[in-house]
Amino acid sequence: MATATSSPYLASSRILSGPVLHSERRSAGMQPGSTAVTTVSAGYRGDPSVKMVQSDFMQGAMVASNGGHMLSHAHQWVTALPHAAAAAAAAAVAAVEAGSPWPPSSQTQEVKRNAGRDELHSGSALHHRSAHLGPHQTHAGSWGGSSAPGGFTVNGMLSSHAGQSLMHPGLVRGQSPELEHGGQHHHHHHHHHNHHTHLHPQHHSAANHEPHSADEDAPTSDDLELFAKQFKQRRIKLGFTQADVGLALGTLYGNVFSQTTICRFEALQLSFKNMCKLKPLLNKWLEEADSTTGSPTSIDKIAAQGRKRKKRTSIEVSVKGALESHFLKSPKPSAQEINSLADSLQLEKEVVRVWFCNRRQKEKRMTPPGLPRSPEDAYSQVGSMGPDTPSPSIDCKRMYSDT
DNA sequence: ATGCATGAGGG
DNA sequence: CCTCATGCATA
Repeated sequence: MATATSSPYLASSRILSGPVLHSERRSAGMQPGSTAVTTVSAGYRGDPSVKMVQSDFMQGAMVASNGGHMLSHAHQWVTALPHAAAAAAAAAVAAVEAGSPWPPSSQTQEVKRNAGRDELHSGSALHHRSAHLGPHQTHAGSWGGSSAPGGFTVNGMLSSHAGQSLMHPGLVRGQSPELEHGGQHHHHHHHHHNHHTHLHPQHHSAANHEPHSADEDAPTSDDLELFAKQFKQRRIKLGFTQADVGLALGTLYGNVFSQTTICRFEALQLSFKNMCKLKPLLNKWLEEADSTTGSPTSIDKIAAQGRKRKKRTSIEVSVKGALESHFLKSPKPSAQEINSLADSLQLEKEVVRVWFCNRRQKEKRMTPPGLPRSPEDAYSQVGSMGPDTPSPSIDCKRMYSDT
């Protein structure tokens, strides 16, 4: 819809009856059976008042708007039912963005990589970016920074038995939480680097600048890769799903994460910087997780309330191909370029723009998609490792609780 | 596991 | 408008 292309999605409360019948000309929108299909669904977006609390819920819970499919008609912005939103929101009065008890040391660090093989992108023919992550936004805004006074940061969870209830890493899954503490490393060439799930709660770290293991200060890509791998393994062995972890993180600190993020972390599909940010949190969860082996608790999930969200437009493969090739030519097309492209592809300009944004982001991830992982590194690393030589544990169990 | 989307934050 | 961190909705 040309009209809506640039206009903010009208905050039309209910559009169920579809009284909004603007002349829906212009192909921009969607033409029945055209390039982009629009899947109907109900969406939700954080409440404007409470930005921090994004409760996530399990996948599989979706609402079918109305019985029929309104494929050919216009509205793609589904408005969720505004009801009972208060509860969750109220609880989490968003203590601003605070709530990050990580080592306050140099978390604001610049994202510099060490030499060596910092960038681990495959030598794919198409990739050739240099290892660097510009000194982008030094944004201290996000959610880091403030101190998190222990025990008060929680955003609306754990309301029930909050008395003395210790924090629990997650839900108890119907599983036998076997504790295997065998080291699990099977990695390729590597130097020494001790990683560990060290358990010191607070640690000292202020102006301290010890070149110790890259753990809290400046993890190397290798560290991250290794950690992610181990993390996933333990998580699975403990019987937690990615969603569980994300949720648990919310109870442990004040940051809830979705399954998506955990998944991406494990797959190293986040930016280097982002990986660094998340690692401490996940690391802590791990500690909690296996220390609390058998914690009988369950966390409640907060219900999500909804606003409006544009429905996901699915782009045809052929169209994707076209976009892809344009991307190769010019990763950052100008507005004009986007316009014409959008026009020729019969897509909304916004969709095209976003596509490029996402495409660029993808390019910046740590691991290029398609990098062979799991099946390899089956060498017995000996000798080269020093004091902390991890034991070679070859475990390749294929037991997924979530996939 | 991923594709498309939203938003904050910085120009 | 872009980048970045994140996530709903999906395949």
